[in-house]
Amino acid sequence: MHIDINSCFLSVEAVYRLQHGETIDLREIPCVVGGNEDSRHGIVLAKSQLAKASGIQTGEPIFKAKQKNKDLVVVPPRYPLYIESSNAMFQLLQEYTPHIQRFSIDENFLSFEGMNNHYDDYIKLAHIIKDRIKNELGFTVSIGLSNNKLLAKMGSDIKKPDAVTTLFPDQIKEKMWPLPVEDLFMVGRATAPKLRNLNIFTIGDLANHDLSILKLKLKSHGELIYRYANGIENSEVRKSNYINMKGIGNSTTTSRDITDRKTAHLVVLSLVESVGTRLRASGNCCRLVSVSVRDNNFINRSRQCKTSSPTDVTKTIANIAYKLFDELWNGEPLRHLGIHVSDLCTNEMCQVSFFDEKDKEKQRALDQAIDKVRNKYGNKAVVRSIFLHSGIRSMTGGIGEDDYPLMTSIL
DNA sequence: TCTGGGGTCCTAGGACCC
DNA sequence: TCTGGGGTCCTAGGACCC
Repeated sequence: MHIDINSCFLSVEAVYRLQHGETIDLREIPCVVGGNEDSRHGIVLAKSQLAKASGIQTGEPIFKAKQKNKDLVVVPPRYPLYIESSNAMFQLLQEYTPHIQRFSIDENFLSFEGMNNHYDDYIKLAHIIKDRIKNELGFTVSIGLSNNKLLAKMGSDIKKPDAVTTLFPDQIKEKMWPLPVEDLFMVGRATAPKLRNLNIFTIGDLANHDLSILKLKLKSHGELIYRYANGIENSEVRKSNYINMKGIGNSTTTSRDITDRKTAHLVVLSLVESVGTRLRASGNCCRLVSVSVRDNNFINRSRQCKTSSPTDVTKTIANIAYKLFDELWNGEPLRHLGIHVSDLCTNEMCQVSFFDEKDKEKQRALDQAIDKVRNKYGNKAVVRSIFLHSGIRSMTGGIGEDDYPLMTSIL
């Protein structure tokens, strides 16, 4: 089963407001949840059906959405609230199977492999789950059923909102092949035009195309989407956890362009504080640090380097990040900065290098002590003095008090 | 008042090894 | 009348997902 909350942020926002005395249901007016335009975060994060009917799309700038519908209501996001709802749904789902993969804040895969003694009618079960979520949590979901994750996911997309849809292999031809090819998972805005050039317009066209031509034009991605179009996919429903996490990153669009090195370094440090804290919380060290920038012409550039030995020390990561930033920046005004650490390994045993800072263990102890205090009293309980009166937050990144539930973009 | 932030994976080119 | 062919590792950039 693939379970997807319909217009997650907007639905949760609507339910919360109704519960707190508001009389208007945001789901029944043209409405979007959108970021703050003054701080240059002004994009559509979720939309109501009536907003969708005006042609408004997720990810587009708020000002464009307003042009499409003069009566559009824009409400700001409250991420901690959406995470709470996501957790509440996850808790409910756990009553039905232990095999759940949280795929994103609003999507879950449920496996019932080996549980046929418990359930005899899975369509009935899907309806029970769907109705319980609606009654107990207040928002609607769409559920797709099949014998692999790809088909279940494609199935949940076919009918929305508040629906259960099966998409078994013998239903592919009738239910999936007529759909436009860009509806297929992993066919995005770069792949769709390439497929149109090959006269591929529907998922069925793709499924029946010559595989060797697809491989020639689209490399391994061509083979992947060919298999998906034919419903071939066999990945496991796997619990998300820190062990198979590949990297940790935080990035931010600043409310005004950055034009001086000092401010840039402060933002870098603020991002490293978040990344470092999350890295240590995950029980990992990293061996690769990368810095990315976006200039005011929206050109992205990045620079990365290996660390001399695995590290989870904020100060060490920050020093590497400063160096990378200085090599990367040629003085153009910047609107966006990002820090990413990867090539992770467990921090239980750390290979020591001759070239490590001699106070590495002291630094690690310091970080752990600060983490503990921040955990108990909040992130602002310990702040580097360099941030005081700087106008820059001491920790940047993340979307709320808690971490996002782990998610991934691959099946 | 123009354009977010969290991820994973793939590819191409170059350095370096024997 | 010029410079191979295996391999691995590193780096930068881009595709895709929600």
